[in-house]
Amino acid sequence: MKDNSNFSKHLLDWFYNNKREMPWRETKDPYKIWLSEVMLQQTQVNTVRPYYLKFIERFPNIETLAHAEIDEVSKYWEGLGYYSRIRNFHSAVREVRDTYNGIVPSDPEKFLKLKGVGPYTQGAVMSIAFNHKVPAVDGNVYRVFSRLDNDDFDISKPAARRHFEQKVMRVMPDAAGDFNEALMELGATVCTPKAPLCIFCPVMSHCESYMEGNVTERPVKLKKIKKQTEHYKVLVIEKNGKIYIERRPDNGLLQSMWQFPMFHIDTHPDTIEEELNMALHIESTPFMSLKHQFTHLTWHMDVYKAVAIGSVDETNFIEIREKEGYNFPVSMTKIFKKYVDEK
DNA sequence: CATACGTGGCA
DNA sequence: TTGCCAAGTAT
Repeated sequence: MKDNSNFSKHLLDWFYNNKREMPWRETKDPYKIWLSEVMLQQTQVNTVRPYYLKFIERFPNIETLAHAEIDEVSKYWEGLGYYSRIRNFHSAVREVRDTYNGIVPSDPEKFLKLKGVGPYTQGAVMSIAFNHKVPAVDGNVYRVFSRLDNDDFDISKPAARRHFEQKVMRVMPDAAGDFNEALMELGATVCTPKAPLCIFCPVMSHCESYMEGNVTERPVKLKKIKKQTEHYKVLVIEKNGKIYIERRPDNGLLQSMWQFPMFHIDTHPDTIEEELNMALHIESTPFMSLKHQFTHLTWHMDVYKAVAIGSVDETNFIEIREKEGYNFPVSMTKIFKKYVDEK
C-alpha cells in the first residue's frame, strides 16, 4: 500500500458519507449484530435483509430464541442455505443463556468458543458491538488488500486469513468496528470482483494494483471447485388427498430437513415399494424434471406422481397446507409448487 | 490442509 | 447455459 498514513481516515470518511441502510446497523445489541453476521456468511445483504427482519420480529433477544425449539427456529432459515448455521447459532445462544447469564460475552476468546463462531464472526461482533481492535477478514478484505498491495497470495489457501489479518492490523484505527465494516462495504460496492468501480474508490491513491493496471488479476485464486452430478427418481405419493414426506438423516447434506422420497435414478420399483413399505402405482413418465445446483453438487431429479394402494401407515402423510409446519430445502419447494399448480 | 456445506445473482 | 462469487465454519 502506498502511503498508509491517511488510508484509514479516507476509508472511514467515505464509509460515513455513503452508509447504506441496514436493519442491523440501527443497533449495537450484540445479539442482533451476531445474528446478522451469521446470516451474512457466504450470503449477500439483499438476500439476508428480509430473513433478518422476520427472525428478529419472532426472536428479538437471547431469551426468546433460547426458549424456542430448533424445528420452529429452523423454519425462519428456510431457503437461506448452509443450515448448520442456524443449528449452531441456536445452540450457542442456549449456551449464552445457561453459561453467561444471557449476556453475550465481550471477551473475544470466550466468544470464539461458541458454536458456529469462527475467526471472522469473532472479529466482526467483537469490533462492531464492543469496538475491540480485532480484524474481521472475509472475502471482501482478501480482495481489497490483494489489490491495495498488488499481492498475489493465493486466497484459496487457508493461510490467507492470517496473512490478511496482519495487513488489517497494520492500519487499524481506534474506530475498529466502523473500519472493519468500511473495508467490507468497500469490497461489496466499489472494489467488486468483476468490473470494480475504481474511479469512485476513496482509496484509489493508495492502490498499487490500480497504479499497475492489473486490478482484474487480483486477488489470485488458484483452486477450482469440482462439481459432482447425481441423478434421482423422486416420488410424490398420494393417499386420500394427502402426500408422503420423510425426514432426511441427522447428518450431512440438508440435515434433518423434510423431502419427498428420493432414490437413485435406476432403482427398481420393487425396491422402492420395499424400502417405503408401501404398495404403489407409479406413473410411467415424470410430471417434472429439474436440475438443482449446489456449490459442490448437481442434482438431476425426475419427479413422478404415485398413489399408495391398500392399507398404509399414514403417519408421514400430510395435507398440502400442513407443509408450513415442516422445513423443506428449495429443491422440494420447487416440486411442491409445480405439483400444486397442476391441481 | 482439504473438503462438505445452500442458494441466488450475474455475465 | 455454465461457472463464479457472496459479511465462513466444522471436521
